[in-house]
Amino acid sequence: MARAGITADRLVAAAAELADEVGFEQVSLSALARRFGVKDASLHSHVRGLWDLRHRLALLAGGEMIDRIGVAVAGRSGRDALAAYADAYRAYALAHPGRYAATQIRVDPALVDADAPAMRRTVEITYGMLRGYGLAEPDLTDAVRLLRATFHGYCALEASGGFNAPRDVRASWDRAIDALHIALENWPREETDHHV
Amino acid sequence: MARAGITADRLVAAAAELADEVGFEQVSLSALARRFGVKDASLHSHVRGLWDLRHRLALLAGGEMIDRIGVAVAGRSGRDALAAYADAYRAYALAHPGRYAATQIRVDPALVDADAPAMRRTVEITYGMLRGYGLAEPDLTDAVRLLRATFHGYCALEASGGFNAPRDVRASWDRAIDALHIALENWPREETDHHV
DNA sequence: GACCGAAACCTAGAGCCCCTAGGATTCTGG
DNA sequence: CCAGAATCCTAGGGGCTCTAGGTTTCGGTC
Repeated sequence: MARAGITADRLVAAAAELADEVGFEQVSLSALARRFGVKDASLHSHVRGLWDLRHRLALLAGGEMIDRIGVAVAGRSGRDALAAYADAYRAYALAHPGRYAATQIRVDPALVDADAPAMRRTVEITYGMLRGYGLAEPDLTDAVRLLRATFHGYCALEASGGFNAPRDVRASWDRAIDALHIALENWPREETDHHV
Repeated sequence: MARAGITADRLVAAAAELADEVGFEQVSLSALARRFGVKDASLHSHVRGLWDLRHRLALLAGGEMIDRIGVAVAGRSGRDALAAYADAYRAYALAHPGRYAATQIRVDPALVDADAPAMRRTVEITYGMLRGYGLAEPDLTDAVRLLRATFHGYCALEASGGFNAPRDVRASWDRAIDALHIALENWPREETDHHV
């Protein structure tokens, strides 16, 4: 009987395609095995289980995503860099919804260290993008968290059909970037002490 | 044999508790049936299936959440209203992670109309909270989207352990609210036409 | 108080999923 | 060419959702 020639990498690649087609949650070892013309039990020799597969998929997608963002941001600074970062982020999330969802899973820190480069590049590129605004810690961390939250929230809501109003989402997105740029330029100084 | 006295409402209430304990994705009809000392097939007479249960849970949680936000926002305006809204939002998401996750599922618009009050109150309260900033459409919609995205993104990332830096999340959150307030007060006017 | 219809709950069973254990086949390197 | 390792298989346990159809219990009515 001819062999299917399955590799962990080919498995993850197929999982990525499947995730973009039917959604991250719907990716199953059974469906994957079916796609390879193989019994589902056979996959357990390449991958430790569904969790392992999802974890690998998260690393793949995270790497792909930060690569594109890195390219988009390269050579830009200030508002241009922010807009390029944001647009690349959203473009990836919309083009690869399943992969993007994979990047959001909670990931074991111990395993991350093993394949850390993508993670490290992500923080490097993100903090680098903010360089022009002249922020120092802890404001830098606060700003990064604000940006991550806004970008992720926007893409998550858009992907799940949360924006019903008849207003073009792309236009709203551009205004959100403008608003964030303004917030970064006028970053709140410590003196203002509201919120009990 | 004594009866368990199951109602659709009691079922949803139990599902809410279970969701907060083990996570929204882990809520199963089987587990629920076990909790009521009943066979899982019996639940299908009260609820149309897992999807129906999740849908009802989403409506319950959405109602609870907007109630608390409404109370927090009442009698406040401007920055105070924004901070109260944001804090009530995050407090609910952190106190009831499973319920909060339920509010994020894609929900059939046809069914929403049937139980629309919570949904309508949500937009009323949200738009009302922004009244002080003097925005008009489409900027209002853009601002609402920005706020929703940031709030949701923040809570989602925090809940999934996405904030690793040794910086107090609550402090970052306060700065994010400050930043949003600044962005709303200096809302970008149409003339600025960046982003290709 | 007995009855009757409507709930509430049950068993049985199909279908899908994940995963383990151990057997058979195919590749591959010495 | 021939081990040994890698690949794929069958067998089977356990969990989940959901349908179909049977019993039992409850509440109201005569």
